[in-house]
Amino acid sequence: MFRGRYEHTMTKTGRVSIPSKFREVCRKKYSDETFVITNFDRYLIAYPIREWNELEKKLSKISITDNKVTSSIRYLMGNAVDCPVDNQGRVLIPQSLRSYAAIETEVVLVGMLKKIEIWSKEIWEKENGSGAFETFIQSREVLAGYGL
Amino acid sequence: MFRGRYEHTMTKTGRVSIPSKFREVCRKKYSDETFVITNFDRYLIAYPIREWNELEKKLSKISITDNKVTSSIRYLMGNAVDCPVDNQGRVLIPQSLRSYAAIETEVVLVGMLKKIEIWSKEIWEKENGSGAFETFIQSREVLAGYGL
DNA sequence: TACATTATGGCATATAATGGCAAAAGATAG
DNA sequence: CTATCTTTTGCCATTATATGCCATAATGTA
Repeated sequence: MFRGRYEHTMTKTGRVSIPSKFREVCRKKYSDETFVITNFDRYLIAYPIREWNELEKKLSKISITDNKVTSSIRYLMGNAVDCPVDNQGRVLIPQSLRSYAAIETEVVLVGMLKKIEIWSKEIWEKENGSGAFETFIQSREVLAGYGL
Repeated sequence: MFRGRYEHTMTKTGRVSIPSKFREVCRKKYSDETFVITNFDRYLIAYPIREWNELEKKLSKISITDNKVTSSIRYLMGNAVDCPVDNQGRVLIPQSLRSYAAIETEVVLVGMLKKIEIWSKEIWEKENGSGAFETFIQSREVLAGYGL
């Protein structure tokens, strides 16, 4: 699973290096180095393509009669982009996703179990900077139930 | 499956470029680059012809005694047009479909699993613009059941 | 210290998107 | 039935973007 936090810089052309530990997970667990990246709250989420395909398989069975669900699928799918990893271990993050997550040059990559989060450093620091430890302490009881 | 969102512009003659990622799906999965396009809600839907054939097969099994269903099928089928992709990767969208979906020049193409949606940019922004994320969050419990 | 791997910048090339034009096909009016 | 107009189609040209590759700097490792 993905874990750890890395700070990388994006090139002018929008390419970001995937930390080698993450790529190692991809190779070993999924034997495929392609990600599907989509936007979330104020950051991006990158799934190994095989995890994403599982999700799609499930979604494709939902009837299209439910409008609310359809528009959620539209949101999810419409923002998802295939991002293969190149020979230097980088992905190109499309312009639309970059501007959505306000990513200019400095990027924070966070391993989150089955997925990776990609933040602009600025937003990361605002949301996870000083207060993060307090939040962690506060919700520790919840985690305790899971064996922590 | 089709995923991602692309904003393209239509030529004066009514041709729209199909995003190369979509064409790649067509080639790899269906080994055919023809779409069947028809009108749907306030936008158009485009199926790879092989998916469309599947759909027809299912529809043909529905009894014709139900008038309401028959007229829905008539609506869907009556407006369906074969749109082959040309050498530059474009399809010609017939005038009738263009005016139906209020498409003038700016077009939004959305990958939706087995089909593509084609929206006029204006309508897209009204219906899926700012509020989309909130709607998505609201129906997330539903999607959570699918492993998101 | 030497060597391997990782991150990243810079460039050249390939591909994508799309505008323009003209020939071909199809529709319409006289 | 033919002349004219409109729409469709093919093809070329241009621009922007994506991609591949090499070089170098930084980091980790034997």
